[in-house]
Amino acid sequence: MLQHTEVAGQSSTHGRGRDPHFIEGVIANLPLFRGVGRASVALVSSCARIEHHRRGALIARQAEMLPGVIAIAFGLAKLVLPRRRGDEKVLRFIGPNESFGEAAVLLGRPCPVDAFVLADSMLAIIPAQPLRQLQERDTVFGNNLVRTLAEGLLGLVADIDASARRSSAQRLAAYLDSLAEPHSGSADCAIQLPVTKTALAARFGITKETMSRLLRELKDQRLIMMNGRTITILDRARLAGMAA
Amino acid sequence: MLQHTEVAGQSSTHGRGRDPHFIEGVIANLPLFRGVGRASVALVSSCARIEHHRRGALIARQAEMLPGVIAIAFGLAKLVLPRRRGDEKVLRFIGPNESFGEAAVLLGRPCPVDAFVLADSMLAIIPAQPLRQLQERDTVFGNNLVRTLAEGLLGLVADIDASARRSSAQRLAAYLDSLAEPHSGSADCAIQLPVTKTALAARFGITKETMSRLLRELKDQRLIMMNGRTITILDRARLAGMAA
DNA sequence: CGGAATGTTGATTATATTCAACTGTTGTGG
DNA sequence: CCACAACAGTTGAATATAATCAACATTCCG
Repeated sequence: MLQHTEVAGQSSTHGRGRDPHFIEGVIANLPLFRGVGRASVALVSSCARIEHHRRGALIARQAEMLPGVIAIAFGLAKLVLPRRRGDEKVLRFIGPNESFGEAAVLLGRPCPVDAFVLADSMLAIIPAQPLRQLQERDTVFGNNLVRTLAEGLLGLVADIDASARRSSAQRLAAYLDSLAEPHSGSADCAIQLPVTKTALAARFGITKETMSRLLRELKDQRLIMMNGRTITILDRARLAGMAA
Repeated sequence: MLQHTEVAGQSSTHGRGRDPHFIEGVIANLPLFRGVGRASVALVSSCARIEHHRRGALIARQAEMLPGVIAIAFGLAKLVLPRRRGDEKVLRFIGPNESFGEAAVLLGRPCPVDAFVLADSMLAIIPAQPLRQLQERDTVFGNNLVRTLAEGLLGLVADIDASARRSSAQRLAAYLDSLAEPHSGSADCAIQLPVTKTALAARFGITKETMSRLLRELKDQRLIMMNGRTITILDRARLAGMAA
């Protein structure tokens, strides 16, 4: 992991950080605000702020209060739970136009996870108060909020289901197959892992050593080829088959 | 496990099953409807129905559509995820005045879990349509819905955190300590497990054999005494200590 | 280039599952 | 009320799975 122990202060709000139009654009793009009127978006945006963070920065700490819902304009973040020893379990990766913290912020509860930025990123911080207002006044936003929370819940259950039902080898095979999804053909295809193998391992709830061994297993069986973060799927049918 | 493979049909709606006042009473007691006006409760209740189920009955099946949000008037149910082999992981127990299925019902998604009744129970089935209506028209209900979903989400994260952070022995110790919570004194106290040890094991994500061994360990260390489902805590401080 | 971060590999160990046999408990129908 | 069957719990031995420890190789950036 990258070296950080303190929550990073917001770096200088350079560029268009204070441009209200810019913040509105970021916020209007969030699924939470899909279909929400410009006036509502403007109201929320006027309370929000932009932060830039360097790769590795800690942007939220478990058990501390969040300053608001955090949305990613660009970059990449991970939500992690600390484990015994020094390592961690990744709950979710958060990419552009995604957000997190809705549940904790709306309930006024402390953040249940640590959040790190995996690449230089721009975030929008949306405080609780205008969100609570909108929730009551704007039906569309209320719907979006319910949908976001419900999807989060079903997503977590699906995760738990996957790890209860399938071995880590099977989950890895299923994941690689899902990355190949866009390539509709059954021909060999090269895919790029979106994050480091170590981070992926943490996402599957295993160690980087175990992940390394599982990948080697697939390589030895001629199911994949590996070159750094690029993986070539050689036998997609058999890979999907072992995901069972 | 009890022997059932089909979703149980509703048993005869005997007693006060069709009494509208009765259904309203059940529904008004749910956290989801706390503070919601009588008119709204009556509207939803008029679409709801009551079902009685015998111990062991399957009341919802994974991947099938739910007929609505399911609330327990009395009795006890468990939400489970099937695992490899025949056994299962318990996500949650649902007691009187609790409900489940909000996320799947509101999103129109299939039920993510199997649900069984652990004791003879009375359920209320609340279909999606009036819930969606209320969500948009009734601010209090909307708030309750958001709160319920958000709490469910944080609860799941807390669960995942617990199993990532602590060994099953530690979780068990913490759980026993939490059952003793009401008895404020540090004196020995006898507590009753709310469900079978097998079901508790599944709740902790371990097998009944492992649970049995963990409890024996605690017994051998003179931390507890055991008599069926009654457990006497002999050294609460040390028990809490090992929960770390 | 140099140093941090990332990834690999082998040996060992921890933790819990699986399998199997057995005992105890409970609820039900005869 | 008893006998029986289904369920619940216990225990031991063998096994599976992945974590941990330690050392090293590789890649990525500044």
